[in-house]
Order: sequence, then C-alpha cells, then structure tokens
Amino acid sequence: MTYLDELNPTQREAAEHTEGPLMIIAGAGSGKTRVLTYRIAHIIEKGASPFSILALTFTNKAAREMKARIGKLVGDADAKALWMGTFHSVFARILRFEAEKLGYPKNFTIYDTDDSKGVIKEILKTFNLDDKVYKPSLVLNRISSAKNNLIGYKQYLSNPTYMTDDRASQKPMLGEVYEAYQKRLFRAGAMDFDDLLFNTNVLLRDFPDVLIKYQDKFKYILVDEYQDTNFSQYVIVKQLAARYENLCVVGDDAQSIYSFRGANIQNILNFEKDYPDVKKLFLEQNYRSTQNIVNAANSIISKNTEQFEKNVFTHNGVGEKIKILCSATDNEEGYKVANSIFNIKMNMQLPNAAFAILYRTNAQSRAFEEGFRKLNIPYRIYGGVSFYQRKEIKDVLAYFRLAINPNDDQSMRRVINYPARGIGQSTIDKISVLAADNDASIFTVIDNLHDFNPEINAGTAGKLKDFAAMVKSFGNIATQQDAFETANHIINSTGILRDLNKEKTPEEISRVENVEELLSAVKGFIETERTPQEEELKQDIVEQQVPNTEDLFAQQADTGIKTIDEFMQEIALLTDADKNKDDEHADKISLMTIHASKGLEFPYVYIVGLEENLFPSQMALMDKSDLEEERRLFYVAVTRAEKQAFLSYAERRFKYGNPVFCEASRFIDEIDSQYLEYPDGGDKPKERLVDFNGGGETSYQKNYTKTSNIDLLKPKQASPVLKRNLVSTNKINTQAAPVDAQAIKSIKEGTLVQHDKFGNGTVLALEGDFPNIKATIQFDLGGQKQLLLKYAKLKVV
DNA sequence: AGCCCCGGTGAAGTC
DNA sequence: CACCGGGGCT
Repeated sequence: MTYLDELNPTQREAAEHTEGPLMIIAGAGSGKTRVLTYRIAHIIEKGASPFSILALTFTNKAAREMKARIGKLVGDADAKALWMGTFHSVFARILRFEAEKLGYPKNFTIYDTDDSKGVIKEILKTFNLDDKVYKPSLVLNRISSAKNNLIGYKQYLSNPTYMTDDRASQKPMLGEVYEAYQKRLFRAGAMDFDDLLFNTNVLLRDFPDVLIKYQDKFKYILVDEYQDTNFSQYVIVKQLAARYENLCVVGDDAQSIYSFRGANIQNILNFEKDYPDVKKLFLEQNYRSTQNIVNAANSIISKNTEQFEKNVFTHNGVGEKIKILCSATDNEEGYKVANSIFNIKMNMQLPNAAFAILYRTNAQSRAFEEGFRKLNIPYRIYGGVSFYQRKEIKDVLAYFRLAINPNDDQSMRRVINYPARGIGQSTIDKISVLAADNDASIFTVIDNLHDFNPEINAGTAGKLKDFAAMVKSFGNIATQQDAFETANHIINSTGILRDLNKEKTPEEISRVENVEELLSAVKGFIETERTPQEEELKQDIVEQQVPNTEDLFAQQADTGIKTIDEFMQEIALLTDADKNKDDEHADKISLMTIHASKGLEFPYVYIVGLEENLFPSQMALMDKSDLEEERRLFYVAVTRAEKQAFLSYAERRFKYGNPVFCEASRFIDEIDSQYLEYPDGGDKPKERLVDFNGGGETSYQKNYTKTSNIDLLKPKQASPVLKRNLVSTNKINTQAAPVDAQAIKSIKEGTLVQHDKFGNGTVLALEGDFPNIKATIQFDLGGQKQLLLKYAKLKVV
C-alpha cells in the first residue's frame, strides 16, 4: 500500500473511498490520472476481480496508458483484465455478444460518418428531396442528437415539438428520413456510432436478464471526463451502477468542451441529485503549472456562471507572465511564433517536444508549418486526414467489411465496380431499386439474381454473379483463416494492388505503400494476444452452449485464431488521438486543436489566433451558453502550460480567400492584467486603432489590396457588417451583441439592400435559420439572385 | 468508362 | 482559397 503515501490527503481519500457513489471534481493538473490509477489498483488489492471493474475513458489511448500504469502497481495480468476503454469500444464489444437479441447480426458493421452521410444521400434521392435543403451533415446531426437523447424514430415522428421544429425549418420530412435511415442501417446489419450507445440502452431496457447480468458483473464503475458524457451515456452508467452504486465519476465542469456532440454538463452538475449520499471531493491543488498560469486561468473561468465553486491553487513558483504576441497578419503570426520558440529553445537548451501550438481550427496550422520549415524545426500535426480515411485504405477496408458482413450496402457500393469490372451506374441503380423495393441488401439481390427478375443482360448478370461469388468466398476465408491471410488474399485476388501499380506517379506509389502499411498493421494485430475481455465473453457464450455450431465466435474460441472481423472491430473504434501514425517519441513541436490537447501538458504553450470570430468562434458568439463553452475551451488551452503560456493574434487574416481585419479576442481582456505582459513591456493593452492610410505600405498591405474585392480598405463607406472591425481593438464593444447578427437580422422581406457587385436590389424572400439565412433578391441590374446573408456583406439602403 | 473542367459551396470540435 | 460533385467530352 506504499503507493498511497504518494498522494495528498484529498487524493488519498479519493483513492480509498471505494464503496458507494463518489464524485471527484478534479481541477486541471491536479493529478487526476494518478488518483484514478491508484484507486483502481487499490480496489484490486482489496480483493476485487479486475473483470468486475469497468472504467470508461475518453480515448483508447488514455485507457492504454492508464492500464500500463496500473500494471506497474498490481501486475500486467490484472491490469489487462480490467474492462477499460471508451464508451463506444466497451459497449460495441458487449453488443457483439448480445446484438442478436436486438435483431442485428453479431458481426454487425460499424458505419463511420462518411458511411452515414452516404446513406442519407441515397435516402434523399429516393424521397426526391433537395440535398441543399436537407444537407446531409445537418440531417445527420439532427438524427445523432435525437439518438443521444434516446429518441428513436418512432418517438421522433410522434413528438409534436420535433415535427413543428422541422416544419418551421422547411424540413418536414426529417422524421421520415430518420426512419428510413434507421431501417437501412438495420437491413445492412450496421450501426453508426450513436447506435452503439442507443442500442446498448435498448438492450438494457428490454432485456432485464441482460441488465442484471452486467449489473452483477460490474461491481465497480469509474467514469473519467464525466463532464463530457451525453444523456445516452448517462443512462447506461446509471443503469449499470444501480445494483452496487459503487460509482465513481471524475471530471471538471470547467473543462466541458463537447456539447456540440451532445455532451451535457448537467450530468456532472446534477450528479448529487441522483445520488444524495454521494461523497464529493475537490482536487484543487495544481501540480502542473506556475502560479501565474493557474491564477490567470482562474480569472478566465470565473466569468462563467454555470460551475462548481472551487479554488484551484498551486505551490509551484510564480513563473513568467503570460506573453501577448501581436502580428500584422496570419503569415506573420506563423513566423513570429516560430521565432519565439526558436529563441527560447536556444536560450534554454530545450527539446522541441517542450513546445506546443494550440489553435481553434485545423485550418490555422499552415502559417506555423511554414514558419517551422523556414527555421528547420521538426513539427508534428495532430488530427487532419487520418490513415484510415484515405481512399485506397477505405477501398481495401470495404472488402474486409464485405467479407464479414456482405449486407453492408455502403461497402458494397464502394467496391462493386472497383477495380472496374464492368458493372456500370445503370446496373447499380437497377439493383438498388430492387433492393429497396424488397427490403433486401444489394448482396441479397445479386446473390439471388434470378429471383428478382432484373432487366439486366446476360453478360452483366454474369459479372454480378461472379462478384457475389467472390464476396462469398472472402466470407469463407474470413471465418477460417487469420486476419493476415484473409487480408492478403483479398488484396491480391481483387486486383487492387495491380490497379494501384498501373502508374508510377508518386501519388500512386504512396498509395501502394499505404496498403502495405495496412497489411503490416494486420500482421501486427494477429501477433498480439487477444484481450482477456474477449476470452471472457467467449467463455460466456460457450457456457451458454450456443446451439449454432457455425457460430463464428464459438469457433474462434476453439481455434484461437484472430480474424479480420476482430481487426475491423478494433480499428472502427479508434479515436483520432489513437490514429496518429507518427512515432510518438520523436522530438518535435506539437501542433493541434485545443480540443485535441485535452489531457496533455507542455512546458511552453502558444495559443494562437486569439481573435473575435475565430476564438471565440463566430458560431459561439450567437449564444451565451456557447460562449461559456468557448471560454472553457480557452481555460483548457491555458491550463495545458507548465512554465509559460503565450497568447497570439493577428490583425489581418485570410478567411475564405479574403483578407479580413481582426479584433483581438475578448478572452485576452478577460484575464486579470496583472498576469499578462504586452508586447511593449507594459501591463496594459496598447491603444491599437487600425490605421488604414498612414504608415508605410507593407508588402502585406499591397498583397491584401490587390486581392481584395471588397471594401475593407475604405472605412468611409463602412457597412454595419464591417463596422465592428474598424473600432479600436480594445474593450469597447466586447459585451455588445455582434453587429453581424444585428445587420443580418435587420433584413426582412422587402428590405432594400446594396451589394458590391450587383448594386441595389429588393429582398423578395428569406429562408433558413439564422445564421444561415438565404435571401432571394431582385437586383435592379443583376437580375434575381439567391445569397447567403452571412457571406453576402449586404448593406441596408 | 474515365477524365477533365467548371461552378458552386463551405470553412469547428468527434466516437 | 480549396474541395467536391456534376456534366460533358473523349
């Protein structure tokens, strides 16, 4: 038990309080992971089986690292036996063994967002709906948030509020699209990410024996990052914990930054209502950062209204003040930050890994990359297009998926004619219609062609049959051989590699390399042991004496072969943090979004692009609660820093190809100025009126003037839209509602407006929801146009 | 069937 | 500006 002595009294209390509900509010850098690992180790040492402990983390990486640390305390065998992972991966694993109760095959496919969007597009086609009105991404968001709130399509269709909302937003068919979407996925034997949680809830709700089984099994439940759980996850946890109530949730309401995907901060704020006898502990001592950083962060978060009272403090040194960097343009920001890093690195003899650049949006990385390249400093970008998103990889994976589940229509469409085998669009259309009409999958149709009487010539029918036979043969191999053999076979017999090797362009060569890399990932996969959880579940199945002798999992339990099916399960649930292929140990500067930086720490942190409309983002400015979330995001960013933080902004920045004047972010002003150091060395913001005419014309200005097609450089004619950018960059209007919004809202039907290009016009009609209002305008000269108000920069005449 | 060019459109964060 | 999808051409 000596390791418990390494904890401070509150931490230790948290680790030793193992029975009953416990809520740990853990401030940034307060040693949360340490407490969690010690707590779990402690539970095991007290005699609990690791199989009875369920620990839900935010990323698989976090789970992996925590397991490794627990392994050091209690031994790897016990650590490996823990049920630890993301909500999605843990419950996907359980669903594999219970899905048939819900009518899904146990080898169901997990659809990613691209798959989902594809399904929506097809539905829109069959319903003859305009995909500009029913934007797939919006439709999907709507469906997703319904599912995260446990609203199935039947409830959705019978809910008057949803129906009214959808009619009001000109999308009365949304409920029907939801229904069709769900039915298509079911037919394809597929679940999307939200279904994994939704269906887990259905399972626990409708099958009391299953609920009891898992309630009994999980005697200890821990949930990390509880502030970012959604309703669906909340209900799962509540159900599973109902028996023992040994439930420990850990989180920091100040770091809740995922409401856009349904996370509900109320889950943590209301925890004590659900469990009145909860033990509440506050970890308030920060071990990560200097006093300046901790105090500055406190002053930021104090502006929020919804939060637990807490007092984060540190005994670390005072440290350097937070430095403000101001650049003329986004490009200059890149050089300035790169130079600043270079200087500190040289002066203090630090490794590159001591520095991180955090931004609001991925698109901001470019300027910094250039800066680092000029100075020859190695860097690494987190996020972006992941390996598994690449076209050639998705093609190969589609074959893998078909081998496992031939009814997976999205994969079927992807490769039915890739590499080309003479199955054209019109043929695909015909069989798609047949499939939809008969509520069958595409595979079912082509595998039983003569039953469906398609109007297809004999030659094409033969090709379809051949393809169906190939898919079937892949299926056989997939169940009998290991993942690597299957993958090899599929890649070779489909001719994908041949297709990629046709041309020797650098692009194609890198594609071949990617496919080879995928193969070696499969190889690596079969060489690792299967997890104890899989064995446990399989054992469970065997004990239940599943009668079906062809049962895939029973077979695997016998042979011990790791199949392609298991490989796909694993990669379908990787989080972006897990997908980074770059080697982690190389000494590089890290560039990432603030969201991606959650849970990480760096000695020197540069938070860049601190400008109104960028951070806080334009979208967040519309809504007070969004602004609070944005502020929490800023809090997360600042608290990543150990030694020093830098805040950088640019006065001009290219957005959508146009130069835009920027105003320093209100967040800078919100920090108590005693913790800040401005560029001129003072502790007060410099008066920075934007000077349009005076001063030498820099090359930047020339550049901007040339490419600008809007009136940014003529303040005299400033429209309401532009006015905001012309005000002094100090406090003045940071509290006021954005002028953008007002300008947009002031436009009604019949309003006379002026447009840069089209001249004067009259608004005929408006449609869509703010801020995406589209206006139909009759221009005196330019005729009738449809314009999006948020882009159109209209002036009211 | 495949390629190219054009025009339109979008630009936050993610399992 | 960068990307995507559609349409048209070969």
